[in-house]
Amino acid sequence: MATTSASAGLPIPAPSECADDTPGLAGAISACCTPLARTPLSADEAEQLAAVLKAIAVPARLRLLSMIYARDGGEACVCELTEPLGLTQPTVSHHLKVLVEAGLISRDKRGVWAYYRPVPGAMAALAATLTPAPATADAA
Amino acid sequence: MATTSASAGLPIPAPSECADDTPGLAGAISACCTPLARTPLSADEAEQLAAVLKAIAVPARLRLLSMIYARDGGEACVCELTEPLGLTQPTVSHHLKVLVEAGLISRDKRGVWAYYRPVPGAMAALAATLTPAPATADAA
DNA sequence: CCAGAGCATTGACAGGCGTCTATCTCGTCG
DNA sequence: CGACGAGATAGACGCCTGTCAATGCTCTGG
Repeated sequence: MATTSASAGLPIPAPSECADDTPGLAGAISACCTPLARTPLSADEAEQLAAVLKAIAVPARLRLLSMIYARDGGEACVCELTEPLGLTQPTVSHHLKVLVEAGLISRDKRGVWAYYRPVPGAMAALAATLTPAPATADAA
Repeated sequence: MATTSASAGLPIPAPSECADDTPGLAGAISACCTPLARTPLSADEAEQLAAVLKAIAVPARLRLLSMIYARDGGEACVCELTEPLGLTQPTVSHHLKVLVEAGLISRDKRGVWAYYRPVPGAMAALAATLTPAPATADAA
């Protein structure tokens, strides 16, 4: 089940010197303080990062993510995402839930419609984690 | 099976204006010209990017990757990677093969030992693909 | 030429997960 | 107040894949 709930990017063991421009859970993506290419990941760190990566390592979810991110206002309801994907509504809803639990998007229910929005620094934090040499000018 | 061979990051449909500093298959990681957050991914693009992400969306492979990247010379043989992971040698060999097919690392067999090295721009290209706004300072 | 070691490959098993159909909840409208 | 519609949930099915034990291949050393 996907009932693993919010076990993806939130329960960081030690959010030491994080928090600069990555707001909320975005910086807590298990990334942030885990450059991946600087020091060997521990089993726990690897598992948390893998959880977030698993969330986006699915074609359907990647397309959902890109659709939401490509939105100008950043808002997209399920009905708008179902058709271009060619998947059923429950399936899309399931994928969106996984992305929400991974901390990549956020749900905003307005009336009958549910609008999904990208979490500001989420993808940036994830990308920074995968970047070999972040931005430190002392790397090379 | 992992017999999908080199179907991961190589067969890009249209490598239009790529190639700047991402050498070889690194830039061809299906990433490069696919910012993910700018325009909705096509089914084909999503599938290729997902293939690369799947390769690293596994704790064991993330740790292998980080171990190899953390190496100074960047060379690491299988025997060096097996013990700290707690996995059997065939399993490690399998994971390494997946990473090689994804274009993230490269194999260099010297005599009896097989040394694995990170592909220079691979992770950077992947990270760039996931970055919402590459370098535009209009984000926050 | 033979023995040994390091890796890769094969086959098999188990768990996870993406997808669907069916159903439920809840907010809206007549 | 009753009916409709959008979205979420539950349960089930099937494929994919991470893992291991066993084996084969290739190169080194004597």
